[in-house]
Amino acid sequence: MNPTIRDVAKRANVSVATVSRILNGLDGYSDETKQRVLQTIDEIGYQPNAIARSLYNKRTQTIGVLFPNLTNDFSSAIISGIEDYANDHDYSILVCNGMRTRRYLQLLREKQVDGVIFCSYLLTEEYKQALDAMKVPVILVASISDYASIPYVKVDDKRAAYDATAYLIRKGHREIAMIAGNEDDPIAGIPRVEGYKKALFEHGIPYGEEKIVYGDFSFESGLIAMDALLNGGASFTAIFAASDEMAIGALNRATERGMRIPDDLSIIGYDNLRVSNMVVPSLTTVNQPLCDIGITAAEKLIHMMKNGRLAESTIMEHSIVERQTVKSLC
Amino acid sequence: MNPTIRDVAKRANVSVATVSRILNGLDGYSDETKQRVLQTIDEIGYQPNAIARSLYNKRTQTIGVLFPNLTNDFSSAIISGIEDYANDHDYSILVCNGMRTRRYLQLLREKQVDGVIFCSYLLTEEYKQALDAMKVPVILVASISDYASIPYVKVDDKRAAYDATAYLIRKGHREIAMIAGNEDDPIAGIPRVEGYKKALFEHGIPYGEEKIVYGDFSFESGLIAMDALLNGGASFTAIFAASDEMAIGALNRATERGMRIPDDLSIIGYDNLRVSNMVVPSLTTVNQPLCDIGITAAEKLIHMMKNGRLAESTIMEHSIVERQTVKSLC
DNA sequence: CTGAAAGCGCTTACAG
DNA sequence: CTGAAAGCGCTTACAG
Repeated sequence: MNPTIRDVAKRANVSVATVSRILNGLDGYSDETKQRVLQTIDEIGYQPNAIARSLYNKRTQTIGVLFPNLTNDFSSAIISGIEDYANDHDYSILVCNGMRTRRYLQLLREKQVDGVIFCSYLLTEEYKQALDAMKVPVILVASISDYASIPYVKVDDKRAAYDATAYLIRKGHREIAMIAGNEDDPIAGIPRVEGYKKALFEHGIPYGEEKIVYGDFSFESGLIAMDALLNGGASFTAIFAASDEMAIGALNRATERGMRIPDDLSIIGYDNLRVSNMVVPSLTTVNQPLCDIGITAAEKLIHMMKNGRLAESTIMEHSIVERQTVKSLC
Repeated sequence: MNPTIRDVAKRANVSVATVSRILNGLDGYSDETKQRVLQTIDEIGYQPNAIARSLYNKRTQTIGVLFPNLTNDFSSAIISGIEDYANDHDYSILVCNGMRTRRYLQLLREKQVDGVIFCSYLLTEEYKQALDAMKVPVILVASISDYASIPYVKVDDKRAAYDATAYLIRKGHREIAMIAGNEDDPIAGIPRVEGYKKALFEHGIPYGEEKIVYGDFSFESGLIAMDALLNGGASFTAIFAASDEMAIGALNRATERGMRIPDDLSIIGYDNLRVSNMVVPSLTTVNQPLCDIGITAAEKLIHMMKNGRLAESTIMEHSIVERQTVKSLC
């Protein structure tokens, strides 16, 4: 058995209350007692049991973090930001990966996490209720909700898409296709299409339905989307893809089909994943500050846990990262 | 306050012992009592408190997982394998990311995790002692140790490097350079160099020191290594890189310097990260079954936690994934 | 079939 | 400055 606070108390000839006070930096003991207790702790290698402490305190210093999919740069950059900030502030993170959301929510409740970060999920009514029942603060990352009680941290998708499209226009392109995400995705699907359309409109460029193709953000869907675009007969000199993975899929397929990037076709992506800098030619894209998004989410959550007050949502700054896949036509 | 087992007991007119028995599927109650209790639980929305349970049981159903760096495909594929298996077997994972190892180990001990998975770390004497003090099973992933008490799950690095080099030889290459990992890394550095040398030796190809350059497994170091190789004046028709990231770095720099891959130079990588399939041309590489490695590690650990017996180490199968960066000279 | 009680390892009023 | 005691929310012998 690992030694407990009682073992320390006995050996040092004090009460457990005194040991506890010393451990927690409260006062109520002589310096001599303190020294003796500290030495005893060292001698028997005592470590406090956080489970027992949590039971009394009703705080576990643990944050539950949910991702639909961890195996991509996007998620891992965010999670590493969260973990970093949390750890610096004495919280650990319980990671949940995958679509067993209902089950996870119950698990997090049973394990008494102090707060929850929900990443890239659409918050359904059911989840909202489960979260309410837990009575702990929640933050949404890369997602939004209609509930005022749940702040979010994300980039302005519509504006970022607008800026990406406007960037292509500024480079002299007027025939611009788009590889969009899921058509019904209210977070990263629809708003990016809206931003694209708005940029075209404001620059007096007619929008053509044949210039837009939908994927699911994945590399594979970028491959397929590129084929669809090329076979569809639309004419375009540039593509805005709603994710780097799709942009790189498009890059691959276009290259396979004999096109030269950016000479024959310009491509701009979205996310600025590490891989966007590893492909040849390196991908021009929209940067999302993923690590910062994670940090900000953790910061907000911890703030809410500490004062019990609601935090504000935050829109993080995006930016265009110019690399080699966009050719200037001017 | 969330309702407790006492609230259920009172409302259902039974003792907490009975509620507990029903909750845990033990026997000792009439069917009628059971129905009444279950209904009460439902009515007041009772959820058991896992912290209280853990305090008594001395089991938290939690596994600590440590990574030096989470923000890469390698780590995230492994962690997702671990999480998947663990969750299926009623364990959650507490994720630690970064080099604050000592601090993490103490944290995991205080939080009473039931087991630890240590990924891509060299197990120092200090960590070993901390782990011993925790008295819980430990598994090493993508690493080894001299301690019989700590089983590992990994690929045979030397053999995999041998096979990669032999593959190039089989394709007719005789002048083969290597971009190695850290020169002093006993896990992924030295053994891969040994495998490379062994393959050359067994095929009667003289080894030349000028043909080997050391990086640190990162993309950036691959860039630099390629320059070093090209400027060093060694002659070679193929490169074996000890990581996909370095291979892709080499691919980038070679392309920048006007070489055509694989026509002017063949490259084989190591890891089979998702990105290896996204670059153009797609990278021929050594596959490590990362997700399976994670699953196997979790399986072994849970097994050890359940029976208290030591598990055996496992060498996972690697394989060569043929894509487009190696040209046959035969 | 059921309950009272002790105990898991802490923390915090309360009393002295 | 210090300790005895109650309590956090469970589980499990033990007794009936």
